[in-house]
Amino acid sequence: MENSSPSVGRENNPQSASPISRATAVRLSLYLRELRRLQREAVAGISSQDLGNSLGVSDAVVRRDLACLGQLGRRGVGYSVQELICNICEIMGMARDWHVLLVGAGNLGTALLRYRGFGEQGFRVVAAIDNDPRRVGGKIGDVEIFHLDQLEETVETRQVSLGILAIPAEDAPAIAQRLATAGVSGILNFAPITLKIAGDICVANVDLAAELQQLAFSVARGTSRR
Amino acid sequence: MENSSPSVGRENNPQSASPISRATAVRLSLYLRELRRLQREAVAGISSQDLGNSLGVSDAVVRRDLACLGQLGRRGVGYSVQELICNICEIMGMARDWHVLLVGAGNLGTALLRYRGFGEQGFRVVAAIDNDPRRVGGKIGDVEIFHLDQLEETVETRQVSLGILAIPAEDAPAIAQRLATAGVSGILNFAPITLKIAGDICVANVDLAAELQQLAFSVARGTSRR
DNA sequence: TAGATTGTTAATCGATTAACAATC
DNA sequence: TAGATTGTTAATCGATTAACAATC
Repeated sequence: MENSSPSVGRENNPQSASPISRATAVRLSLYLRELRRLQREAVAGISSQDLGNSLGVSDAVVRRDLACLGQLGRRGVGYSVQELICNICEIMGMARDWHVLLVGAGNLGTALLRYRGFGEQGFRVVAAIDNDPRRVGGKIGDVEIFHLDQLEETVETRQVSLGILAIPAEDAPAIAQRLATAGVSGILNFAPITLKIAGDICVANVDLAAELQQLAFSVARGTSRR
Repeated sequence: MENSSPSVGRENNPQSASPISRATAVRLSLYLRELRRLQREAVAGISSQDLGNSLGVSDAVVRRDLACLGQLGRRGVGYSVQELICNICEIMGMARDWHVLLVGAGNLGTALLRYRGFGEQGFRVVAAIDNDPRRVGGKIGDVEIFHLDQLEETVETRQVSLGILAIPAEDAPAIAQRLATAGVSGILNFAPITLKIAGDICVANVDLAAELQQLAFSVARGTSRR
């Protein structure tokens, strides 16, 4: 997949100036969240300083990050909220329609299925998978639950490109591999284990216990905030 | 709180060599998770290379990180799993007893209450808070649910030092401030909003939609892994 | 001893900060 | 014009990598 298509039209897009670092990408999500809030409040424009202040980021960093999207700001004026939203969405791949499969409809999985945030960001959870016969065949919200045996089939028929893993750590490696083999290109992993998957696939990890541990460490050190 | 006690006995502890960066602290959580797994499998010792390999971290980084804890390794041999676990727990503040209050017993809150991981890391969820009268007075697992009005009282009587916020974004700022004022020293925030709290308090944010967005970005960019 | 592995250094890489000319 | 704010540079800071002497 790495260099499959000879030239993936970067040259058609003159405004994407510099490549986007991970640190910048993380902040772009933050900006987007705040910009949407501003839009709901009918705010039309904002300066790098104001945007930074509301998120605990310096104005210089905001400008640098936004410069990655092209020359969107107007000197002496600031940025258009609407225009920033469009451009961040575009660059973050939100223009695409992402079909998501949830694997594991236990406590956490159920909570994630009911979580509104994914849909608001444009992700569509198209199905869930579980191995408990009492859950299979049922629905949570309007998402159907299929049996683990139907994983590959579901990925295929529902054109799933992202998987969410909300299953025990011991089951995670095998299921992750099955998702990858079935053609899923990214996994959001809630199982507390480092996945090693053969093939070309992205993994993002969310370890809830580790997050709480980091918080405790900050408190113990008296670091405050972060 | 910053410089309250004149000298907080760093000098009594000759082995803590260098200060611990955030990047290192995050990895220490990872090491701890893996080391506990090794311990369950009765593995007594491990080299920086093997530990790094299992987590996707280079051996040099592992050695550097572990050197922050003191001289724990033996040249030509490696590290003692048991000894590393003890030292990481100590430095991460896990020796302490952390009392945690969950605010918001909705979908996500309930899932977090039932999540085993926190307890396994030594955190004790001592109570939950909600404003829905149908939930108040009930229990989830063996954790009692109190009314929002009893927040301050609960923090006091149960000696809560960490709060978990699983409530809508619009309610989060006010509740976070109440937690801080009541004496909580850290907040794990699941609400998609940047908290600004008066007083000395640590905040760690987990934005589930943003995590999925980062994953989509990686996929869109063809970055693979991370 | 010979092989393995640590602890630590110097070199590299990347990200942030401060500053300011350009310009609305 | 004068005031505000961007886009971008150079300087600083911090983290990672590569290498290797020390030593088990």
